[in-house]
Amino acid sequence: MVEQGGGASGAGCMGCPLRQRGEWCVLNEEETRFLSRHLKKRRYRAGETIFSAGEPSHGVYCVASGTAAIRKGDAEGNTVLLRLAYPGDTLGYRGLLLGENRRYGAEALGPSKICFVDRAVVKLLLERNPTLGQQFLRRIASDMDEAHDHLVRNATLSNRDKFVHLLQSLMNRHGRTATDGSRFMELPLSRRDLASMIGARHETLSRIIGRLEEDGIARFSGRTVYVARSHSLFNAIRPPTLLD
Amino acid sequence: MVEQGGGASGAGCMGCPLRQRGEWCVLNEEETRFLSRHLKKRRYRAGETIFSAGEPSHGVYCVASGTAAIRKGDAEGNTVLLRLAYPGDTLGYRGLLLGENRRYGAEALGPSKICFVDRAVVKLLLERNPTLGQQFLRRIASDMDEAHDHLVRNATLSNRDKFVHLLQSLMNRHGRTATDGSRFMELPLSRRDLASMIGARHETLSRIIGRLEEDGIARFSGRTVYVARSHSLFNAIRPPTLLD
DNA sequence: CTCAAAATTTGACCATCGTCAATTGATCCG
DNA sequence: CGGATCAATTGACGATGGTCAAATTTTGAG
Repeated sequence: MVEQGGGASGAGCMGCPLRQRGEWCVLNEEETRFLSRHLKKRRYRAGETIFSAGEPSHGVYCVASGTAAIRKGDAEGNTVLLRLAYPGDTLGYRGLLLGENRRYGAEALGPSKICFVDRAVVKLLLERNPTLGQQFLRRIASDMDEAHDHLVRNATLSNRDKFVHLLQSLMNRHGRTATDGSRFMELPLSRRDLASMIGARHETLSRIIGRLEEDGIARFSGRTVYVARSHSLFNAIRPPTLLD
Repeated sequence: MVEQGGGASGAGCMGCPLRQRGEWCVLNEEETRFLSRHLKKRRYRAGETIFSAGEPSHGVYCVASGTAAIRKGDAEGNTVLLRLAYPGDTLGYRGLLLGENRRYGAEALGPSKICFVDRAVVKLLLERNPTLGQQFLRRIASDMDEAHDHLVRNATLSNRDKFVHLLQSLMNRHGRTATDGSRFMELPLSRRDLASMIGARHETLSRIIGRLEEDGIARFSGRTVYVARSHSLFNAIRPPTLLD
């Protein structure tokens, strides 16, 4: 199951999306080869756990293909889906930096390939190439921004508007354009998970979806979502008390 | 208004709380002197703005004394108080790292002394002492954890429980113990700001406060809060549907 | 393909929250 | 001191969201 470096493409990290998008893009050819030799690439099936909250952090994970979900729970056993990770994203750097156990879990949402980089390898590369550290800094800083935006949205928007916003960002990632110019996508998440992302119960989300269909904002069929025009999702954020 | 290094204590950064608590604690004596010479210390009055969203990031700010509030708004003009900063905390590193304009504003909540460190100075120190970079990494990672915990709480708790949690953390910072063992504190925030921290309207917060008083959880008088025992706040998180 | 388990939807009902509006209380200048 | 302004509280009411329960659909194992 575990491949050493090579990967299915046969070119190791050289052909990996991480090479372009992730923080590793600052590595030179030699360093990339080193990374290539020492990472462990592994296939995950849908729903498979990548790592779990509470366990020690031995390294970081990089999404090569597929989608991963970051889950975090509180003391009462409630669980929340914090965010999704896509190819090029690096997971689990926090535990590594702080030397703490993982505070959240990650799982593959669909068939995915994910690389594991041992902390020793990260450390070596960080020493050889200080730019890598800067990349990580930038990455975390940008994650912070995202988290803060998330906090503000959660504090100010209604569940409906939060869901519309979630649909927008999912559409950006997963959306395709049909021949008639309308947009559609295959949702990577169950309703329960969608609900947990906006901090609502799944029953509430069902009703929100119903209302969106009534209002002609979007059409839902299983995990497929259709939107008339991508704009209509934007407009949907302020639909009430506009026409009276 | 602006002092160079020396500061009121006359010992520069040597006697500054940042020396113990902040990320700057890894600097040696020479580096600290350098920092001391090149930072600008400034007094702020209650309510004064430290920096505002949208303006360019020229450096970082360090709280030497007092309390600062981090405010962030969304497109609709809603404003949220994200968190408070205390002596030893460093503000505004994100804009610096990403080279972006400030995404949030900071203001002094009471009379405060806050030091400004120009980006050039930070850069120099980072080059001289790589440990400083690691400190910043740890700091951001820890801020991320806090933000994620915040997100989970907001998604799972009721406004009442969020407020109780907020009171707990404020009590940890601002609380004093009376002779009879009870705890009390002077709230550093207006009701409006307290409400914005839990994502509720101030009218709702008024009613939550009323309920907490009815239930004997806490007593509010202006900005002073009394709690019977510090435990009772903890117990308050799950008060309903326990006795029936 | 079939059946059981899980996910989703729907209904009924109640608690909470937001909004509007009016009142009271506090603060700040002049 | 007085008046103006802002903060905080309270009431009324409608909208939203949570809970419990049942019905329906989808999914997955065999």
